[in-house]
Amino acid sequence: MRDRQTERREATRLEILDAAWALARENGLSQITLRDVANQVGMRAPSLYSHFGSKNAIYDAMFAQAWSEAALEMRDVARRLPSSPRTALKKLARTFFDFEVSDLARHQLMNQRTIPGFEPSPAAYAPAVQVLDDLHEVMAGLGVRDAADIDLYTAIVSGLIDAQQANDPGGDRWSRLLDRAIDMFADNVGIPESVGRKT
Amino acid sequence: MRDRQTERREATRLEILDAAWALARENGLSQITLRDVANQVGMRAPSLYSHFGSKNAIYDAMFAQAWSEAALEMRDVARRLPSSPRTALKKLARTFFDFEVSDLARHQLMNQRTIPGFEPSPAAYAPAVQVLDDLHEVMAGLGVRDAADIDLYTAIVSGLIDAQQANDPGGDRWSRLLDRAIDMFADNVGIPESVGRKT
DNA sequence: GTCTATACACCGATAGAC
DNA sequence: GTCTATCGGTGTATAGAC
Repeated sequence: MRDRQTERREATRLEILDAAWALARENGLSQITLRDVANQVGMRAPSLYSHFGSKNAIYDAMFAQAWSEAALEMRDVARRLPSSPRTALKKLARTFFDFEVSDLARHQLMNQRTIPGFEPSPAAYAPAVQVLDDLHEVMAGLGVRDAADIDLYTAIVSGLIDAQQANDPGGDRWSRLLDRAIDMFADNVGIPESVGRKT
Repeated sequence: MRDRQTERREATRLEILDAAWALARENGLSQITLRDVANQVGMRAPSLYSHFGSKNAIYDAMFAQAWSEAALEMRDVARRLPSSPRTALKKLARTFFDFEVSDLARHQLMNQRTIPGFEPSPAAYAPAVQVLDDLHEVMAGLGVRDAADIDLYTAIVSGLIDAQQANDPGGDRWSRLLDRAIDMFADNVGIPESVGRKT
């Protein structure tokens, strides 16, 4: 039987998180204050402590949300990858790249330590590990099995993401280099070319 | 004639900055408080305002210091580069990589936006631009003249730096991949191999 | 010119009444 | 659960001592 009490509580939690996301996108991730969040959901600041143990606990839940979203999106793409390994590598990279670049606040929370005292809890970190585990599995299917190769792949992709966000937000100066970078990587690990010749 | 007044003032400024660096390395970049910094140099917090207009002005001066150091070190290396372009590329990348990885607090200040309200001033940003301008010049001498190529190069190197700092601080999991990544890049832009064959 | 004492507004967090 | 009241701590402005 449904537990209306629990449902209501969960709804309030989500309402608080939505308010926090909205404020993060508007004023910056670290500029969120408990008073602002509470005000946005019609509460006083101390009332938030009935739902989250601390401000960092709110960041923690947001962190888990963000990586869970990413896990869903990456799995969805992984299920319908193009047959060419090289094109598949590009599709994977492009999906993650666009996901990260489309939300600056979310990207900062997921990948940078921009909040002074915040360290994600093991529970919140789990979906991030999930994304990486999935990547290893998919990459193995594409012929990339060495862990060092995947370390290189992730460093390249996130290097381009960080450069794009930091130096040309809203533009495409590094976004344009992504396919070329993946070709470069594919050449290095010996993945055969898909169709035609590389430039 | 020497201006003892100005000399004393400059010495005090450097003393304050040294204290700030020490506290940043000890407790984290964003954890330094004006009261702690002041205490370390034998002052009260408000006295710092005789030397810096705000806390962010201290970060600003530290930012300029860090990138000036980097500019010096990179120029020093650039003056005595190995003759092989490929080896020279590796030497440049390795120098910057080691410089960044050797000081976490400095790396955060230079390359990440880990301080909430802080944005470097144009004056403090100048040495960072200098480093990039120098890189363009050196790279041109090595046969890399396309700006997009250099964008790719910097994204790869800083991607590896960030991964090393974030996921394996003190280790070498991504450090080991640097030479390989540069070879991969050199292959892509058509720089001939130095000696022997790539693996 | 430097430094101090004081004060202010804001923050995250806690205690206790209802 | 939510409130009011309040705490210790922060960056910072200002008045004034030396």
